[in-house]
Amino acid sequence: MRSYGQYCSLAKALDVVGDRWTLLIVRELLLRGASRYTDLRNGLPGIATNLLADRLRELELAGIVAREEAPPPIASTLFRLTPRGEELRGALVELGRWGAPLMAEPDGDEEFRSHWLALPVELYLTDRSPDRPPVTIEVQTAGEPMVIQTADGRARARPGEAAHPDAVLRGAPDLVIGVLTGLVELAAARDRGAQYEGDPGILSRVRGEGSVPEHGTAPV
Amino acid sequence: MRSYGQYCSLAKALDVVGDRWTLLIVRELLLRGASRYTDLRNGLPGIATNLLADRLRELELAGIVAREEAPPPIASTLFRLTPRGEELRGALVELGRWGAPLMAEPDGDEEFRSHWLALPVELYLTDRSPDRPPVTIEVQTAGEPMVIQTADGRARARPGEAAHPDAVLRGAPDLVIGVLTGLVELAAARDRGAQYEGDPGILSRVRGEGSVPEHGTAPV
DNA sequence: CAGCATCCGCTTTGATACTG
DNA sequence: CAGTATCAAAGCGGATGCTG
Repeated sequence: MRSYGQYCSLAKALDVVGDRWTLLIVRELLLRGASRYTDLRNGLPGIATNLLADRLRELELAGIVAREEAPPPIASTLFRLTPRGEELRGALVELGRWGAPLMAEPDGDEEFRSHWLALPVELYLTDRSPDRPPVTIEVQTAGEPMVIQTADGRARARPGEAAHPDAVLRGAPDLVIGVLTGLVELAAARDRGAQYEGDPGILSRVRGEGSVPEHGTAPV
Repeated sequence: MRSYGQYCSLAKALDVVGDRWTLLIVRELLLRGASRYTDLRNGLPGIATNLLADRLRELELAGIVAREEAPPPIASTLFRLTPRGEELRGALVELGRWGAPLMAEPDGDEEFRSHWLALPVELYLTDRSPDRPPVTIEVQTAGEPMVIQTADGRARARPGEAAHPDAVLRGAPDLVIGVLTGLVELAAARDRGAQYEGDPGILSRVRGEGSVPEHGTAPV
């Protein structure tokens, strides 16, 4: 990217990560950890492959991404964030928080990847009963399943299945997110095709107090 | 901007404010308040005038900027942030914080505007003695002077001169910022042409505890 | 002068095809 | 799997001109 040529920390940050697709690549690496090129491409629907290669090179040069040749059993190149790259988490989360109200606008033909759930989970879920035994919710909404787990008073999401989940939530992405954040009532989500198995108390335990601010028409 | 087409709050935020120059326009409106077109152009050295017009229209459409016809005595169009636009402050500050270490790299031919000082002031200054009477520092570093003032335990910057400042700081932008954030010692800054008049205690009163993280070579 | 719109050359991006 | 190569389309930068 062409530099703005301004002696201002915001302008200088944008000189480095302000290019199209760049922050979304960082999102992938933040949410999924070290990833292969193909996994990145899969998590970034719409990106042109040459663009991804270009950006990874630039990010490497900027000290944000490190390339790592995995040992023989894996035999693949891995891309991971450097500590400096991890420091982008705050900025990324704040931008995601600002964008959250836009999620209410339903746009049929948008892509979704289930690991993106980790961002709303970080933003809006918590553990209201940190002293009781931890709970696990399995979420099935697109492609691979995700597991939401409480630990240290926080809720975390990771890809995978749970052996004995305390609850299982199935449905379209907007419904799943709506139910988790509390924007959509469980009954309303059920009416629209979502399924929930388990004690509803599990759900209210992880729903945070601050709800997503509204913007335009909320989904129910 | 072309949409990323992803059902993700970060992607949707970037759909709206991810274009080149857009966040810098928001910076101007956040730091200076309602501004005329010409003032915006002046605070955004390097922008093409048609781009500024385009962006302002897009931001207006997105509900981030409002256009306001000022009454007769001023006779000019004013652009200001809507409440939704103000909500970008958090994301902008976090990005600015991430970019702060990049300020250490001296690049001779960068533009600077003194009102940009308000960002590092917000990021790194505080009032360590909120119970004592407030203090005022006048800063002269480029174009118009700025005033840093303590209030409510915080330090704020605004354009203008102070009638009876408790201290006056003069010098090149990187020295002024370095001195304020504590990255550059006063004596070192003086050696490099900066001037400070007043009780050095004033300075240590507003310098925050958390200093700017280093990155590469710090200035002195 | 403030607030744009137009034109033009250059750079960046997107889509697709191809390769070690 | 991890990219390059190619080419068309869109976006950007800079200059200039227009209008109240």
